[in-house]
Amino acid sequence: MIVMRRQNEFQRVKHSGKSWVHPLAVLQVIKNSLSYSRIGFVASRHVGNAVKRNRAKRLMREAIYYHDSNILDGWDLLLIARPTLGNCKVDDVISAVYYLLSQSHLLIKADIKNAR
RNA sequence: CGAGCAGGUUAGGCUGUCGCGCUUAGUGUGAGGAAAGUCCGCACUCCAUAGGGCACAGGUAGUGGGUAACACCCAUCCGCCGUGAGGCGAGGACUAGUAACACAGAGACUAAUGUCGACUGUAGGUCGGAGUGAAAAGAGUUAAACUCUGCCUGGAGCAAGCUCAAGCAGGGACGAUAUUGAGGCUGCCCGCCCAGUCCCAGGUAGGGCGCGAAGAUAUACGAGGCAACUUGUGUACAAGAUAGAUGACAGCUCUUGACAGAAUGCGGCUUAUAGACUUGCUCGAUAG
RNA sequence: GCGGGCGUCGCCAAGUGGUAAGGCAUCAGCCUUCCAAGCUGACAUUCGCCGGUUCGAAUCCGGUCGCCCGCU
Repeated sequence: MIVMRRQNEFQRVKHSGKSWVHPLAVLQVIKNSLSYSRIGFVASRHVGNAVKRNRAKRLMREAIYYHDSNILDGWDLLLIARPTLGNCKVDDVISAVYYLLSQSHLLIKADIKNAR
């Protein structure tokens, strides 16, 4: 899973991607023309100060790496933190990311029972 | 013992597994006292500038010292607050000029002659008081009012700046006796244009440098100084990312962990901050 | 990382040292059979917060909090 770095890649997903919502985070997705998927993490100032924003990004990165091998290729993902995410445990974030991925049908083999 | 004043220290630790940045590749190293706010002062870089002074504009303000510099620090005088230890203070000049002085008050700065008393002796003339008010005729009060005086200051900021450089467009040379282009104006020659070949600078996307081991560094001892600080000797000091690295889980332990995350680097100030530990001093009570 | 601006009633806002205008909204009354419109009245203990200067501060000065804009 490659991390997105360019401003225009973020703008593309943000502007024209489809989105799914969870109390802890928002997932936006759009198809790219590549043979692999890319991920970007966003933690705006609404999440909190710099410590909380860094922590939110770390937790989301941890959760995405946990599901890495189970995500379809050829998509650009944008994971946006919401203010409550800064106070959560990593297990909560993993299950939240799993819920979002299953809702957007990006999982190779879905297991709906574990969602939420 | 109680209440308080002024400081200082610490900022969880250890083990295992997984994971991340840098890397000299070794199982080396890897956020703070404020990394924050960006309020001051520098270094550094580019732009401007022959040199100097004045003016304008901005800053600053007891006095003396420290410092690379400062609005910071130290000492000290004065004023105010506190029983006190202590705390706070933009604290130069209204004998240069201008302006303002609400309400109250007779009168607020080219003043008025209202009131009480005294003197003079009939001019509201002189002196003193009461009352109003922050201030009452006095060289009035106010400069965190304009201003004056002394001192300081060119502007912008690492998104500074330097450098490499796709693509697109541009400039120069060649473009022939000739098949390489049987290109166009044009049927032929010249000329021009285009294609093509070679070269050129500027420079977008993007990359690299700037950017880190060592310097106005920290600390121990000696010397100088009331002190801030200076100086000599010894010792210590390896974050360097660029969607931006320090985390997750488990266990043990203590004092149960707050505020909070480096982004060119330093010196200050200000603000946020859990739980502790500790030094000096003051006031009160009690006991000797 | 850097530069600039703004906070006044529920909303829009005027006020640049001396009693905090005005409009919309709200409430009460009048008018009307009732509603709307109209008329009259009410509506700022703290001018984001803390401190300083001053006799006196929304206003001047310093600090702080929040919001907005600009520069890759």
